[in-house]
Amino acid sequence: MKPTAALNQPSPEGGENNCLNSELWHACSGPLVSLPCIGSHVVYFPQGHSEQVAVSTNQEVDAQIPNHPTLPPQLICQLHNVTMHADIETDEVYAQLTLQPLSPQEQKEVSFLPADLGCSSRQPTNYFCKTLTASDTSTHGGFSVPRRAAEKVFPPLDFSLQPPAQELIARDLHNNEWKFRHIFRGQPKRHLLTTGWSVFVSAKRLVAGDSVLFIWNEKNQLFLGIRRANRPQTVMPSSVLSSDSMHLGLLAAAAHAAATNSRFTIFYNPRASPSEFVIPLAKYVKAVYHTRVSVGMRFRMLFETEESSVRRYMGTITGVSDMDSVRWPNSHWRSVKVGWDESTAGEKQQRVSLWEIEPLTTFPMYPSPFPLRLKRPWPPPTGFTSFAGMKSDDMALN
Amino acid sequence: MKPTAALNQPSPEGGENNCLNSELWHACSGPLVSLPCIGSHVVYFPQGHSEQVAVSTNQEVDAQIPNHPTLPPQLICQLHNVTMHADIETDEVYAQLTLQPLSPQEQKEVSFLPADLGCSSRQPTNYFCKTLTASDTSTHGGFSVPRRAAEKVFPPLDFSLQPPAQELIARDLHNNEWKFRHIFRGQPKRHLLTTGWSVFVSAKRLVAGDSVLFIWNEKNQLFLGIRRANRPQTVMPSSVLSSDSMHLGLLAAAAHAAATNSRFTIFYNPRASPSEFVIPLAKYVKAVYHTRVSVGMRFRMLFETEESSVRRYMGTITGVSDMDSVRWPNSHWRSVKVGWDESTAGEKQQRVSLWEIEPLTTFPMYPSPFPLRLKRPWPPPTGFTSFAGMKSDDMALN
DNA sequence: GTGTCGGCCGTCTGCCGACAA
DNA sequence: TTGTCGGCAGACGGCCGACAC
Repeated sequence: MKPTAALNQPSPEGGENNCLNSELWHACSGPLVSLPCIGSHVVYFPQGHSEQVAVSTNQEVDAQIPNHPTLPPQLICQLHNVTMHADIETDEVYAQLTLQPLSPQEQKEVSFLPADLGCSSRQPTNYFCKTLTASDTSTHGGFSVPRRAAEKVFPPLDFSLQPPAQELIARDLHNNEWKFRHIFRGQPKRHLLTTGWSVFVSAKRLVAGDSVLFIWNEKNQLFLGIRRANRPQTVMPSSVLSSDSMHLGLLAAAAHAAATNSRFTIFYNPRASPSEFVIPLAKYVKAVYHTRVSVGMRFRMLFETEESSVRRYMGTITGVSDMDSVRWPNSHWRSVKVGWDESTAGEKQQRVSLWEIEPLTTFPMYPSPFPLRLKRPWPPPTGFTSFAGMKSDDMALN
Repeated sequence: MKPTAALNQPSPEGGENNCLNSELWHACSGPLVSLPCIGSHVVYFPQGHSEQVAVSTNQEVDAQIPNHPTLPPQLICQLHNVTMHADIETDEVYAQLTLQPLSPQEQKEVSFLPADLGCSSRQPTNYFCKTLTASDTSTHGGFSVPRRAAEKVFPPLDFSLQPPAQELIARDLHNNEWKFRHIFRGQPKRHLLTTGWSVFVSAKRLVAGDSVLFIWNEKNQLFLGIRRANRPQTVMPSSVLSSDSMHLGLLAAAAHAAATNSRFTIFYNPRASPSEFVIPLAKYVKAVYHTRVSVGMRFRMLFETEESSVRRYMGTITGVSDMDSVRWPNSHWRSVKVGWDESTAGEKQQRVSLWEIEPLTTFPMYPSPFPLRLKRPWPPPTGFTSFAGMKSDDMALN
């Protein structure tokens, strides 16, 4: 046990400072992922956190894990810090969030700024993302760059050269440099990355089906990132801590922080987590208190496509109920049971949360000069003390 | 989130059953590591478990982590199950232990069988372990087998062939087959592994300084394992759960199990953990209640050498006190402060536990027809309730 | 007894345009 | 427009004994 091997929590990458390229991080995490603003109010769901841990450890959540007696199904927190990171081994993007549960007094004084709905998570404009072919990853050749992509994001070639060629230098999430020979040749002419490409492929252990993306930012810097295909989870079950202990640990950390109004730290893995479990408070309030849903109602929901773009799937609400009425009664986490229109959507969640869906209503919910004050979608049973006793009638948008 | 990706806790390796080769596991874990017997009584130390988690996550234990109010510094448990495993990625050996804390009533009825001191952890006899040289791991050539090692553990060559050669098939901890061409050639003659060796080196990502070991068992089967050098921890800080949550989780799991007398699961990584934190009850009782230690006393302690053998280091006891008097008062974990004779021992622990050392006394402690009934090494303060209120005078060896 | 090297051959890497989808 | 292939040249992998420590 060498003392020098110890690292401090805030910077798991060690040598890397916190200036990790935000544009690149968001490009890698995908078009649907946004991070709440530092300083804003958010809602944290232990259930959702538990789901992420379950996926990451390849373990189902053991139904025998007791819930922490004092931990409500959601905590309203102030988001003190957000840092973006990438796994050293896999380049998987993740974020570290520092949360501080609000005291009951603070919850009453909370203000809902419209800006809290999310911020600064725009996808970069000058970028492209290509799914690698067998030829791209083979040792036999280089990388075939789609023509429009090359013209949009790579520096222009000097076509007086024969053949036109240049050296590209791109930096990844760890700020490592990668050099490629970019050449325009062949019959018909095409853009290719040759020398340097295979080193990159083997270093990142890319296989056909994985995606690579390039970004050309305003400062004329080139960045590149990777997005691995959803191949069957190779994430090993951790040999550090039992799955049960991990689930207990996240509950204990949140409960302790809530009891003492102190800060706690969580990791959010956008590519692995089934759903966001830290969402802006305003988004939660809008969805839970200002949206009327009922069985049979139609809705749509956004999903990411293979090509890193967005498409809507349609469905029908088939029920509204607790997902886990024993351990998490009165939780809004995945309280909506849904059916999907397309049969190919069979692998989609059968339960979603209110803030994930967009109900198709005949009357406009927003914008409205007066905040709508609707009842909770189903009647709260006695003893309902979540949301710190705040009743829906107390809620108002500033 | 595909349901098929879910695995059950007991077999993290998935396809691998629990018949993992015990001889090979122990050879890889080293000569000092022994696992308590299934069914026996053991003592579990949350502090030690926490140390292992700290090392595995490259994090110091945060002093602000609250201890669980009801969790004593050690739990007497029955060991219900032990399974040996190896990390899929790194081949690092680890064991999964299922523990059940004893009720106060059970603790009073506990019996101390001498056999509980440990069992069946003998090192294999027909084996060798070699630290890899630059030539061994270079792509330029094969593996040079020490002559005595080859003659002892490899099947004999047919020396009528010119040159004498054969194909060796060895299985690793995951039961994967590795084939090597074993040849006896050169001037002077030497044993070499050629074809197949470089595949193994690159697959296991071995570098110079790592060790490889071969075992020839009674059933004439050949096994091989690896032991990586203690290079600076490349174990990434987990992006799954914060270090704080992990420490809270292991405490919560143990506390919950103790409160309900139910089973809990822990992982023991012998190569990573600074010290064993699950030890046979008899070993604990002998060390804590039947050994007299005092400041100034000389002792010796076993350490593993680079060559996978054992050597003794000498030292002097410089103090006996709580390691963490705030969170873990009256714990025997690392209660002994020591100084080491050799200046090169500077990186050794400054604190050890009683059962790790062998005090040099002038009177024989064992064997003795009468159990010695000594006082605790330092007076227990008021409110000392660990070990379930069992006083030292209540202890006796059967 | 064994670690490293020069020599030598064979395989594979990797760049090229051809060709077709 | 771009995925895959055959052709080809050079780099590297990998087997050998020489030699030194």
